[in-house]
Amino acid sequence: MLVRTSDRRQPNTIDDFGFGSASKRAVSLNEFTYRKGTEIYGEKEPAEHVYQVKRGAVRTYKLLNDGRRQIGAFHLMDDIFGLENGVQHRFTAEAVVETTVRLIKRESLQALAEADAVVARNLLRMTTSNLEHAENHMLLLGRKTAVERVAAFLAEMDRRAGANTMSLPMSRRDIADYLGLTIETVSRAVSRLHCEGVLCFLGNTQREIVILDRQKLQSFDAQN
Amino acid sequence: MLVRTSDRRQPNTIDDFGFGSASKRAVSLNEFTYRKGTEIYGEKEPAEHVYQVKRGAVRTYKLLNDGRRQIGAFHLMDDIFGLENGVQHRFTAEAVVETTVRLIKRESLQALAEADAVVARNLLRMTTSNLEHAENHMLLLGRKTAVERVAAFLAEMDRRAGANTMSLPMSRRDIADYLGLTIETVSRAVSRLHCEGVLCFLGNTQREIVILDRQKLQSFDAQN
DNA sequence: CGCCTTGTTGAAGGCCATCAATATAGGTGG
DNA sequence: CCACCTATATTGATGGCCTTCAACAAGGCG
Repeated sequence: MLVRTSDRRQPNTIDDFGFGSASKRAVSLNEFTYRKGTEIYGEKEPAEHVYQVKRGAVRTYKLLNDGRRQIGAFHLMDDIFGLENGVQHRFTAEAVVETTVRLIKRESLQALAEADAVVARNLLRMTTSNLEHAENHMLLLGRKTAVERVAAFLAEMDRRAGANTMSLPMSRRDIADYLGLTIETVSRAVSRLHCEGVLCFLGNTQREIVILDRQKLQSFDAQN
Repeated sequence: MLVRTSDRRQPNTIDDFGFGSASKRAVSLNEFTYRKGTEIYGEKEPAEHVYQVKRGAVRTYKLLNDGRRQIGAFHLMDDIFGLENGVQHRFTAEAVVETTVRLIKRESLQALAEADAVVARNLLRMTTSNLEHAENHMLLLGRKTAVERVAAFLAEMDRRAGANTMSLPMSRRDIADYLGLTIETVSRAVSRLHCEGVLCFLGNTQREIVILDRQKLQSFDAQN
C-alpha cells in the first residue's frame, strides 16, 4: 500500500528520447523504438495507433490515485497491444526494455475491418484473446496464493519463451505488480521454487532462468 | 482456501428443472427460464448459444481444482453473456435467481457478422466492453483493500440499478467470490459502510440497500 | 412454529506486507 | 579493467489485514 512517487509515470514523451525528431523513425516508416522505461502511450490518451512488438517487451498497467499499480499484461515479441475499440486507451503502456514496435493507424485498421470481413474477424479474435488472458488473470489475482501466482507466471513465460532457458525482461517490481504481490513475496516464492529444484539460474543472474521440472512447476500452480 | 463440495457445480441439466420437456419453453421459442442456482452452461462445454438476460441475474465463474471460485462477472437485465469467439465456453454460467434468458445460436450470429459489418462491429464492441470490465476488475483484485472492493462493488451495482434503492440478487458468498474475499470480510465491510452512514438497509433485509451518500461511497474506493 | 439457509459478529491465526539490512548486479568513470 | 556507485534482489524480523474458526442472530420456507 506504499505510495511510489519517483520512477512512476515519468513524463517521457517523444521529445525525451534524447535524439532529434528526424532520427526517431527506425528501420521502416511505421516502426518506432522506445528506450527502457519510456511511456508509449498513457491511460485516457486518444488511441490513434495499434502496436505490435517487434523487439523487446511492453507492460500495460493501471494506477490507483495513491500509486498502487496493476500490470494487466506483458507484451512480448509479435504481440499486439493498444487495441482499443473506443477512442481512448484504457491502460498506460511502457517499454520494459528497449523496444521496437510497429505502428498501425487505428482508423485505417477500422476502415479495413469495415470493408473486409476477414480483418474484422481477426480483430475480434485478438480482442477475445486479450479477454481470455484477463479472465484467467482475474482467477489468479482473486484466488491464488503467492507461490501459485509465481508458478503460473513462470509457466506462462516459459510457454512463450519456447526455448529451454528464458530471460525475463521485467524486474521483480514488474512481476509483483503483475501478480498483485510485493517484490519480497515474489523473491521468496522464486527462492522457494529454486530450493525445491523446480528451477535454477544461469550464471550469476536472477533473470536468466531455466525450468528444470515443468511438471513440478505445474504442481505448484492450482489450475482447474 | 476451503474446499466447497455441496452447492457447487450441481449437475443440473435441462432434465432437472422439475417440469416436463414440453413446458420448458417460456414465452417465446428462443427464450428459456432457469431456476435459482441452476447451471446454464459449463466451462469447456461447446459454445452453441449466446445469451441475453431478460429477467433475473447470472454469475459466470471459474473454479480451481480444490473448489476456490472466482466470479468474473454478474449479468443483469439486458446484459449479453456467453459470447465466446472460440468453440467452447471459458466460464461456467449459473442463474443467481430465477432467470429468463433469450437465446441466439452462435453460428447464426457468426454468419450474420460475416455478412453485415454493423453486426460485426457490435460484436466487437460487446467483447471490448467485457474486456474493459475484466481489466478494471484485475485492478480491484490485485491492488484494492477489502473496503475499497466492497465500495466499488456497491457503486457498480448502484450505477446499474438506476433506481434509488437496489435489491442485490446475489448472496454474500457470491459477492465474496466476485471480490476475491471471504463472506465474513464482505459482511464486515458492509457493516462498516453502514456505520459510517454511507448506506442503510430497507426493512429487515440485508439485500435491499439504499445508498445514502454516493460521494462518500466513492471516497471509500480508490479510483484513479 | 420449527428447521435450515444465510448473514453477522467476535476471537485467534496465518499469509503476505512492511520495515530493515545485506548482497548482488549493472553501469559509470577513473 | 577495476573501483565505485546506484539500482535491484535476497533474506530476516515484525506487523497488520484478511482468513479461519466459532457462536449467534436473522430470514425464508415448509
